[in-house]
Amino acid sequence: MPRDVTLHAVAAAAGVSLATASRALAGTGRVSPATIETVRRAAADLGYRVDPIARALRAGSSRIVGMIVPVIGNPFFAQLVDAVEQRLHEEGFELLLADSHGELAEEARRLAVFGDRRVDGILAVPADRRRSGVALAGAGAPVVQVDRTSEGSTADSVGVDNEMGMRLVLEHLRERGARSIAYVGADDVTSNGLARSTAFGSLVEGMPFEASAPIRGEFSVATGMAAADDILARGTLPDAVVAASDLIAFGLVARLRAHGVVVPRDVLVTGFDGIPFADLVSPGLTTVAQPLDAIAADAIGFLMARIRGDTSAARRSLVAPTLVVRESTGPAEASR
Amino acid sequence: MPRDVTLHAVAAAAGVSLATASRALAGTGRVSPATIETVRRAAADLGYRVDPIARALRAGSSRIVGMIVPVIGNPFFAQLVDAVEQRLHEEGFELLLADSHGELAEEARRLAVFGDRRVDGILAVPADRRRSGVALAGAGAPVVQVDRTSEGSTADSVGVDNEMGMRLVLEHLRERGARSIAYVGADDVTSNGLARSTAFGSLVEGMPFEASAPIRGEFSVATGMAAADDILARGTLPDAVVAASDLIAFGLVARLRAHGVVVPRDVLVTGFDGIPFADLVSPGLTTVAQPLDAIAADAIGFLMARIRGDTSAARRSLVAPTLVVRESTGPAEASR
DNA sequence: AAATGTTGCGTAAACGATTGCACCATGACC
DNA sequence: GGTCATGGTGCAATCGTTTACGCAACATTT
Repeated sequence: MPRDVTLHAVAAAAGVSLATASRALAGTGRVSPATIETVRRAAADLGYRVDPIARALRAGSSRIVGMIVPVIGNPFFAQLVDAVEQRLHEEGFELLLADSHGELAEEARRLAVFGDRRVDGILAVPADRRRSGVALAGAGAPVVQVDRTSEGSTADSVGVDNEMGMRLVLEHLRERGARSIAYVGADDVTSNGLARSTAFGSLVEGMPFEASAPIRGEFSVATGMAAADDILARGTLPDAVVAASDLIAFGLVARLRAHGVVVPRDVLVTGFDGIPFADLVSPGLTTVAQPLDAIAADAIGFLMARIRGDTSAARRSLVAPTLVVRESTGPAEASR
Repeated sequence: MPRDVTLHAVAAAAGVSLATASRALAGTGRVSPATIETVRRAAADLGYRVDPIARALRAGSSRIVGMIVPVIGNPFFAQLVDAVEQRLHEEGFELLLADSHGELAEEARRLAVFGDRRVDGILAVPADRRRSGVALAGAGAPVVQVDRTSEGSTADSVGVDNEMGMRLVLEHLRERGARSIAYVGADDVTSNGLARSTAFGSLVEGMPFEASAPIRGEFSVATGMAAADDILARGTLPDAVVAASDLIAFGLVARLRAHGVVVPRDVLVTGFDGIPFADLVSPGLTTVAQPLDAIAADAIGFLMARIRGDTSAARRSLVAPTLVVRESTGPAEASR
């Protein structure tokens, strides 16, 4: 079905050539103000809308940004996509969304499609800390890594300051009087899994804590549940358990409760991410809140700069998180 | 930047014309098996990938499906998008995601862009029960309404059987011995807000319940909280509160707890939707679980049929939900 | 006053595919 | 043996833009 009102029609109505009409609307090249006005009016009268497909074919730019996340069903990524979509739309871009399900092959395939589709830019949450780089580079469009990074990649990246987050958590737990601490995190496949674990490990060194062997799994509820079983099997409970994500903490708390262990009375628990549910569960979860709006803003900012042709060295934005204190680390009111 | 390997290159390598190469790869028209094989091999050798943009411009089909949801940050829609994305990808389509933020104007604008982009189909969660229809029709591509419907629209639709869901809830509450019931739902702006309220209203008629005036707001945690205040202000608590969504129920339970009211000891609470967190909160939420995979499958099925040219009368799929019983309607183990 | 530069606009060639039409064989049929 | 359907292929138009290039008209310089 051919389009009804094309640039051709506008040009005819305005009494100018196709080229002039194009230039008038795009604001490129030399066109007299009077002509611009005439063309603009003709376009408005006819209800002309530029065909993004034809434009993309000719100009090589689609005004689409592709985003790939490990799993959109995870509320953290859903929130992230929400923040990104909004800003992207303000910039006049559409969002092509892909889900890698955490698999490298799928990730590579989806990124290749982004390339085929000539997306102008890509926002990627790399599935694998070490092996996502090649795929990222291969897509052709500028890439910004969000939330996680891939070591091989030279692309810009935006993420939370994991060490600062861990520091906030540990200082808070120290104030609350915790002595023995257990850590439940994710494996080293993702950059955040690694970074949070190492941050915990090195910070805890210089503090008056007694840390038991870390438990590692995935950023999931299931990992939290399994960790709870593990901790219960040890016989004695630690004073506090530090989880590397809110989902882990949820699983942890739920399973502990199922075994009669009450948080925070018997053990303190902290999360990481600050997803909206953290304040709905009981007890409310003390957690490191990520400023998703700031992360989205930085990511879009970086990407837009690259799209505009910026070829300077790779940038990295480490966004500062905040600690949100709730009941899971002590009585709601009683701040010591 | 011109593409490296085009159909032109493939044709040259295979020693055939552009037209034959196109037909051989697309499988359209008459091409000898031998030629097809030659072209296929040449394409594979060169690593040829069809340019979706050029194809879209010429053929009018983009192999993109647009989806518009009220807010992707809502975990219910995030789960829905997750299910849809997966199936869509299996069918060889990409997903263009838009967020209407529940606003009609935004919805219309985004749908218009879908039209411009020549998406092959649209999955829409209408923002407004009565006024989303026009925008839906205007986009040009076939539309399937998911989760909610718009009365004016003649498009296919897929959604949960709200009446059945309410029936499951009410029968369960009757078995649990509840006599007085309060309902907290959403306003009539969305089809689900209306349908669940009317289903509750008419079902409760024929059952031995004493229902107080329904409370109506949005499908949000905030509405649940406000409703809790409202109910508490009435002086006497009902035996049970039926919420029209899990988010409402979460807000309800959290606020009740803040005022010292314990669920289920003091009052039973049920939700609707079956989002993943319903079993993580304490008490676990008894809720009507929507089979999102089935909903996604039906929606994609309908849409693919339309894309293939099916022009039969509008279809409607009412998917049967299931009741998931948890602690919020009684002691975990003790089934009466 | 000739040479030069600037401004405003049109012509036409891309971008990379799909597809209607024409064409040439080949075999079947009367 | 001529006509005709049919299978296989190529030519060229087309989708709706953007943009390199050319050209006329006018302004500016020496």
